[in-house]
Amino acid sequence: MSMSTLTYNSRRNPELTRREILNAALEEFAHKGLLGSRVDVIVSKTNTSKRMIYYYFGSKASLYTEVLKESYARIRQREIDLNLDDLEPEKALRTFIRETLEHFERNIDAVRIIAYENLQCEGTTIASTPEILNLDERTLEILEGILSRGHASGVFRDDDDAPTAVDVHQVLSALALNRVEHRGSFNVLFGRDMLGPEEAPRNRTMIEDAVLRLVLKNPRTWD
Amino acid sequence: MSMSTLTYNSRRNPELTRREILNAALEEFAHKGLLGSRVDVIVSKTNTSKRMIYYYFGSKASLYTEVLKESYARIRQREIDLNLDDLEPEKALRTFIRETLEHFERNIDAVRIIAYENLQCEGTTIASTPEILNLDERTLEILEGILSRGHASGVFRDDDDAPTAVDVHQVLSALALNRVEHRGSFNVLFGRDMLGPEEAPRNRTMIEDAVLRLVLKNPRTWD
Amino acid sequence: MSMSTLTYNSRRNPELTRREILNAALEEFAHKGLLGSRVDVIVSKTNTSKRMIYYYFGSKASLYTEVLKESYARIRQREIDLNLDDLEPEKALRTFIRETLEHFERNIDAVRIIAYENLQCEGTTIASTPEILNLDERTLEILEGILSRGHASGVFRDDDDAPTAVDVHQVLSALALNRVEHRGSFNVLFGRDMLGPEEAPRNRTMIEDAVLRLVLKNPRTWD
Amino acid sequence: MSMSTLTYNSRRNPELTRREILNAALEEFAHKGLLGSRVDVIVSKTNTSKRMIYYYFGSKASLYTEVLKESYARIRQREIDLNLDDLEPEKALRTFIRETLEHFERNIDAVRIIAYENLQCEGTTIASTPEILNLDERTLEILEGILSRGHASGVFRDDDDAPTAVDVHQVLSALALNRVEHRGSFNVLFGRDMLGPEEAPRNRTMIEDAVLRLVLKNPRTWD
DNA sequence: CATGAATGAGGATTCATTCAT
DNA sequence: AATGAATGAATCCTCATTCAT
Repeated sequence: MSMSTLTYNSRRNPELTRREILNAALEEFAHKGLLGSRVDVIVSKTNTSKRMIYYYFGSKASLYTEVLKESYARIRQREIDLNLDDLEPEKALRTFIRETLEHFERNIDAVRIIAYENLQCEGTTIASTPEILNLDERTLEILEGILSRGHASGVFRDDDDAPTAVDVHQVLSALALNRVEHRGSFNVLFGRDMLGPEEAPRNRTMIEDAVLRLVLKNPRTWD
Repeated sequence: MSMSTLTYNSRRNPELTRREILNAALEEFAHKGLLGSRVDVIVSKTNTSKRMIYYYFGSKASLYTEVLKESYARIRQREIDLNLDDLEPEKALRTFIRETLEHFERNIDAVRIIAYENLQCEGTTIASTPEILNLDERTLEILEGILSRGHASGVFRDDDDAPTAVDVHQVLSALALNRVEHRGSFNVLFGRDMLGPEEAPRNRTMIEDAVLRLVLKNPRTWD
Repeated sequence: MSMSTLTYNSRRNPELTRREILNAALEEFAHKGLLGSRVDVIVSKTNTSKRMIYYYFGSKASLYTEVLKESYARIRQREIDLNLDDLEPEKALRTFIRETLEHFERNIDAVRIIAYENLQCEGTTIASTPEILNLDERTLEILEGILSRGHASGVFRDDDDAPTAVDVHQVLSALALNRVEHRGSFNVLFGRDMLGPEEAPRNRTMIEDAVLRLVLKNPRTWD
Repeated sequence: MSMSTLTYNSRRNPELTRREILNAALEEFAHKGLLGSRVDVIVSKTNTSKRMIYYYFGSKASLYTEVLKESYARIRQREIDLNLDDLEPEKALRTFIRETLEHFERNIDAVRIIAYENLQCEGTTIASTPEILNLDERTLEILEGILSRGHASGVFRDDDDAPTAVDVHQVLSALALNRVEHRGSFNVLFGRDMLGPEEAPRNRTMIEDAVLRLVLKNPRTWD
C-alpha cells in the first residue's frame, strides 16, 4: 500500500523516532519527575508505540538519563559564542548574566528536569553520567576569565571575602533557576510572575544588579 | 492481659497517631514528591496501619496538603521573635538573612516539599489552601519595616532601581532555597556541599553579603 | 453537662434510634441492594453512629433481613381493610387491582428491596425468614374468595384454562412490580413514565383491564 | 518447547480473550449487579488475568456497559426472523408472545442484567449508550404491524381504551421479565417454579392467554 | 446506652516491562 | 525496524466489623 493512512510510525526513520520520543519524554519528565512520569503518557505524546521506547532506550530510567544528559548539555552549551573576551569585565559579566537568564527562560523544561534530578535522585544520575560531569567546567572557566580581568583592571573586588567564580555561579544559578522552579508559588503568593512578559525585564535587571553589586568594588547607585 | 504485645497502634491516642503519620509523610513527600511517594512507604515509617492514614486524612492527596500546610507554616513562622526593631537596619537585615538561612537548613524537608509543590503541582495546592495564602504577609512586613528604616537613616538605596521588599524576598528565597534544592548536583559538580559543616558558614556569609550589597547604598569593601 | 450541643443521638430512646436506622437502611438497600449498599452510607443518613447499627442489629446482613421483613409485611398488609366481600366480584377484583397498584406506587422502596432480594439472593433470605413465609396466604385467600364468588355468579371464567388465584396473583404482581422495577428503562426507551402523574392513571386502567379480561367470561368492549 | 504448560492466556487470540471475559462478566453481573460484582470473581471464571480486563475494557464500568449492550441486543434481536406477516394477526401475536417468553427463558442472564440496570443504575447506562436506544424500535414496529392487521381484519379491539403497541409491549415485557426476576420468591412462597419444566408450558399458555384477551375483541372461552 | 479509635481483608486500577511474531 | 498482546507486582483506597472505655 502506497498511500495508506498509518497509525504508528512506519516511516522507518529511526533518528526521527528517537527524537520524537526524547521530546515527549522531556516534557513529561520535566513536569512530573522520574517517579511521577508515566511511560504511557510519554507514548501518547508520540506517534510511536510503547514498544518503541523499550526498543530504543531499554527502560524508563535509561530514557530519563538520556533526557537529563541532553538537558544538561543544552543548559551549559550556550556561552561559547558570547565572545565575552572582547568586552570590558563589567560589561562581559552583565552579558553573561543576562544571557544565562534568557537561556533558562527559553529552556524551562531542561531547568525543571535538573531541579527534579536534585530533589528526587539527589544528583546521583548526574554523578554516574560522565558526559555531564565536565559540562560545567567551561562555565567556570568563562566566569574565572571575567573575574580575573576585572581584578586586573581594578573594578572587581579582591578583598578576602570577594566572591570566587564558584560563588558567582552559585548565586547566579540560584537566581536563574529559582525563577523557573518557584514561579508558581511566587505568582500565587505575591502576584509576581517572574517569567511573564510584563515583569521579566525588570526582574532580569534586578538580578543582574544583584550579581554585579556582589562583584563590583564600587557599585554605583544612579540617582 | 495488661502488658500484651501489641501489633500496631493500640494506644488510642489520636493526636499522637496523627502526628506520627504526618512526620512520616513529610519525610516521604519531601524526598519523592506527591506523585513519587508511596502510601505504603509512609506507613512503614509508622507504628500504625495504612488504614489509619485514610481514617485520619481521607486520601494521599489530603495528607499531602496537610503536610504542605504544616511545612509552609513552619518555614514562615519564624521571624516573629527576632525583635529586629531594636537593631539598626543593616544589622537587622543581616540577622534576618542569617536566621532565614539557618532556619531553612534546619527544615530541609519542608523546603523540599515546597520545591516539589512548585514543580509537580505548579503551586495549585498552595493556591487552593487558604491557610497558606497569607503566611508570607508577615515576612514582607518585616522586610518592609527594615527597608524603610534603612531608607530613613540613609544607609539603604533609594534610587529608582532600588530593590523592593518583594525583590529582596525573591533574592533571599532563591539563595536560601537553592542551597537545599541543588545541594546534590552542586556537590557532585563543584565539590561544594553548601550545607555541609565545613562550607556552610562561609556560604552563609557570602549570601548575607550578596543580599546586603544589593540593598546598601555604599557597600564597604574591607581590604 | 445538661445543655450541651449533641452531635450524635444521645436522646437515649432506643426505639427511635432503631426506627431511624431502619428507615435509612430501607432507602439504601432499596437503591443499591444488599451487596451494593454501604454501612457508612446508611449511617450518614442517620443521626446515630456506625456503632449503633452493630449494637442494635449485629450485622449488615441482619439489618437487611429486618428491612426485608418490614418491606414484605408492608407490601402484603394492605388488603385487610378493603372489605371486598361487600362488592360484587368484578368490582371487588377491580378494587383489589387498583389498590395493589397504588399501594406499590406508595411503597417503591419496599418493592425494590423485594426485587433485589430475588435477583441477588434468589429468595433465600425470604426462604429462611419464617415471618415472611405466610404473609402471602392472606392475599391468596382474598383472591380465591373473589374468584369463587365470580364463578358462582357466572361472570368469571370457569373453563379448563381459567386462571387460578395464583395465576391472577402472578399476572397482577408482574404488572404492578414491573412498573416500579423497569420504570427507568421504559421511560428512557419509550418516553413513558409508568408512575408519573400524567401517565399513571391511564396505565393503571390498562392493567386493571388486562387482569379483568383474563378473568371475565365475557369481557365487554365499549365502543 | 511447543507444548509447554501455559499459565494464563498465551494463545494470542484477542477476540477469544475478549469473548471469554465478556461471558464471565455476563454471568457475574447478572447475579450480583454492577455494584455487587467483583472483578476478581469475573477473572476466576476465565483463563486470563485481571490485567486483561483492563487491557481490553479499561474499567469494570466499561465492561459492564459492554455486557449490557450485548445483553440488550440479544434480548431484542430475535423477532426479525419470525416472518409473522405470513400469519393471521391472532396467530402472529401468539407466536410473538411465545417466542418472547422462550427467548427470555433462554437468556436469563441477559434479563437479569437489564433488571439490575434498572434497579441499580435507574436506566442511566442505557440512556447514555446510543447503541441500545434504538433497539426497541424494531419490536414496536412488529407489534404495531400485528395490531394494525388485527384492527383491519376486525379481530382486535379498536375501542377508545384498546391497548397500543406500547401497552402490549409493557404487559408482555412485565410478564416475561417477571418470571425471571421473581422466580425465586414465587417458588419459595407459592411452590411454583415459573420456569421449571413442569410448570413452564402451562405458565406460557396462561400468559399468552392474558395478552391475547387484552387485545382480542371477542376472546373465546372454550368450555 | 453510647462512642471514637482501630483494624485486616479485600477492592479496583495502574505500572513498567516482556513475549511472540 | 516494528508491533499488538500479555503480564505480575504494585498502588491507592474501601469495607464490614471489633476494641476499649
